[in-house]
Amino acid sequence: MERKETIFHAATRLFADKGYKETSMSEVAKLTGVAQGTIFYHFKSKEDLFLAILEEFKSNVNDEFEKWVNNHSFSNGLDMLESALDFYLYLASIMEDRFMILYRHDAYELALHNPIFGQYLESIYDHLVDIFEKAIISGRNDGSIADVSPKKNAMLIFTMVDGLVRFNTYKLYDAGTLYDELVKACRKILTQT
Amino acid sequence: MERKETIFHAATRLFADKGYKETSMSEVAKLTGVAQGTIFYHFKSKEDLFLAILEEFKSNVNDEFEKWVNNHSFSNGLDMLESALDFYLYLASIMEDRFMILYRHDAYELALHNPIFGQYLESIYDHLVDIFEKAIISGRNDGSIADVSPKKNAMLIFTMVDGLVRFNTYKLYDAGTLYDELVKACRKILTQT
DNA sequence: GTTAAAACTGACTGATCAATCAGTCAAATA
DNA sequence: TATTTGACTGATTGATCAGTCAGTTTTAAC
Repeated sequence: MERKETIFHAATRLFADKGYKETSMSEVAKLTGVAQGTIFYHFKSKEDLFLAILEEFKSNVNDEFEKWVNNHSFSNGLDMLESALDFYLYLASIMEDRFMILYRHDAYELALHNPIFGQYLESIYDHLVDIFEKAIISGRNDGSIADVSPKKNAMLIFTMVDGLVRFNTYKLYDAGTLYDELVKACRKILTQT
Repeated sequence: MERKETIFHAATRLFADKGYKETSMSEVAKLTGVAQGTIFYHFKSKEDLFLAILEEFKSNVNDEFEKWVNNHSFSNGLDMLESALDFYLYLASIMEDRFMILYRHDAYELALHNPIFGQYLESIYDHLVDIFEKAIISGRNDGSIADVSPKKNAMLIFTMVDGLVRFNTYKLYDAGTLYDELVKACRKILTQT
């Protein structure tokens, strides 16, 4: 692995675990096994390093979403929605550190001064909510989902599955046992008018 | 207002707006209009000041919950749950700054070294989820709510209303129009088996 | 083998921070 | 009036931080 890549991963881990402000560049250097100066050779500033991490996250969410749509077929919209719930949990598990960064306020803070952070954040959230919205629209068309607002219900479902991921991340509750109840709840919400 | 109280409120505002780490004690002093040293006369450290804020928040949630239970009567459990949704949104609006502090990671970070932070956080969250659980149990007894798991569904409903508050706080979506859909969703979830 | 560019180093700088402390001051008490 | 006490001040301290830079090492091209 390239030095730059190693620095990138070490920083991702530390920003996720400790937060942006709480992580010093010397810690990143120490964890990577390089001198402090090396980091600034590859990334022009601490903020630049963070931006690179967020950009890669955005791209990964994009790519994974494409892969999911292309490699799955659904019998109907309701089926697609249940698959989307799985997909969300899968995403959150393979990108656990990036999701933790999303749950922290660091990126929002930086977005106030650097609008590119805002753009990336918006893009990530739009994609995540979109997954459910597309499934609901599809379900309304094929009749597997009742006449409900796609956008609003997508957001409600997003808040539930996202909350479940948070419970899991913060180890506040066994999210596994909550999952079945979540699926049931979604079915109830979407099959009644 | 006492000096100590003024410092307390200035710090609450700053910790909510900028975050704990990002707020310097000299900023708190400046906003309050006192010398830096005065803060350390009243609070032995920055952490101690934050702890005081979180403790007061915990007590306020406690008190407000008591007031709500004592001053309201409900025709049945489902009615109580809908009132609980209102109550949650009311709490989040009158304690907007404290909720923002809850959404930040600062307190969780400090909880790793100082378990009292953990205790306060747990107490706050327990109370917030409890509101919904109590309503569901009551509804199951009076028949207005179907045979569903009180704890799990309380947590799902908590994630939804909490997500709605977050949308509102971060101004990502007009939470007002989402509220009606949330109430409908809760009714669907709780009245079917 | 020579040369040039790219990668890397770590001591250093200036800024910022939480916390300290010797001392001021006004109000309360004797 | 004299003394004590509690509230307050702000210059200072030592630690930590992001970022710099002059110099070294490695790699690649010829």
